[in-house]
Formats: sequence, C-alpha cells, structure tokens
Amino acid sequence: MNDLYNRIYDIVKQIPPGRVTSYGAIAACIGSAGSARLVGWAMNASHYSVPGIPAHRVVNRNGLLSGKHHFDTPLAMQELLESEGVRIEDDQVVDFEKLFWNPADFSECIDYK
DNA sequence: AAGCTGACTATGG
DNA sequence: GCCATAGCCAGCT
Repeated sequence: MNDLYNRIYDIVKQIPPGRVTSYGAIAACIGSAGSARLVGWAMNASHYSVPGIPAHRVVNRNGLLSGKHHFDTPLAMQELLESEGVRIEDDQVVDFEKLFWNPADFSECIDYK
C-alpha cells in the first residue's frame, strides 16, 4: 500500500520505454520532495527486492547516469537505455528534456487511489 | 545508541 | 560557469 518504497516502485514501473525521469520528480511525486536520495536508495533496495524495476530509466536531474555504477556492469544502464532508443553521450541522456517523463503528468502519484 | 554514508538537489561564492 | 556547502530521509556499521 502506501509504503514509501512501494510508491517509488509503482512510479518507476510506470515509466514508459524510451523515457527517463529524475529522482527529484519521483520524490516530489511521493510527497518526499527534497529527499531525492531516498529514491536512489529505494532503487538500490528494489534492485534485489523487486526485479522488473527499470532503474536505468531513472537518472539525476542533470540527465547523468549517476546510478550506472550500481548495475551489474557500468555499461548496463547505458546499453539498456540505448536499446530503448535513448541516446547516451558521455554518460548523459541526449535530449533529456524531451525524453523526460514527468510522473505528475499522469497523476498517478500522491493522487493515486 | 550514535554516527556515517548515499543512485540527489538547491543555493551561495 | 564551476566548486563548495547545506538540507534531506532511510538504512547500515
């Protein structure tokens, strides 16, 4: 239900392919705005708790693949993103603003059930 | 129990 | 425009 992690998982799982979002957006979505770190921490937890979390679609506000080093291989994140059509340049998402997916835009966040 | 760390962000110099 | 500092929550040592 409304566990912090569950909200994050739910949002991240809703990220469409070829799209990316930022930790801050998710944090704001779950109501823990300012605690973007929790999102990253939750991602790390989900990594071994709930597979199927496209953490590679979550990058920092700069569009940088900050979490790539936490994947099985540092290149896994980039490979996955490129596989979805997202171009990566210098560990950074190209056209990040255009590919940015705002969870609040779908209102599936705080307003959820 | 107390302190540090961390896949962040915003502000200030 | 880039480097340094502060604020934030949760988990781990």
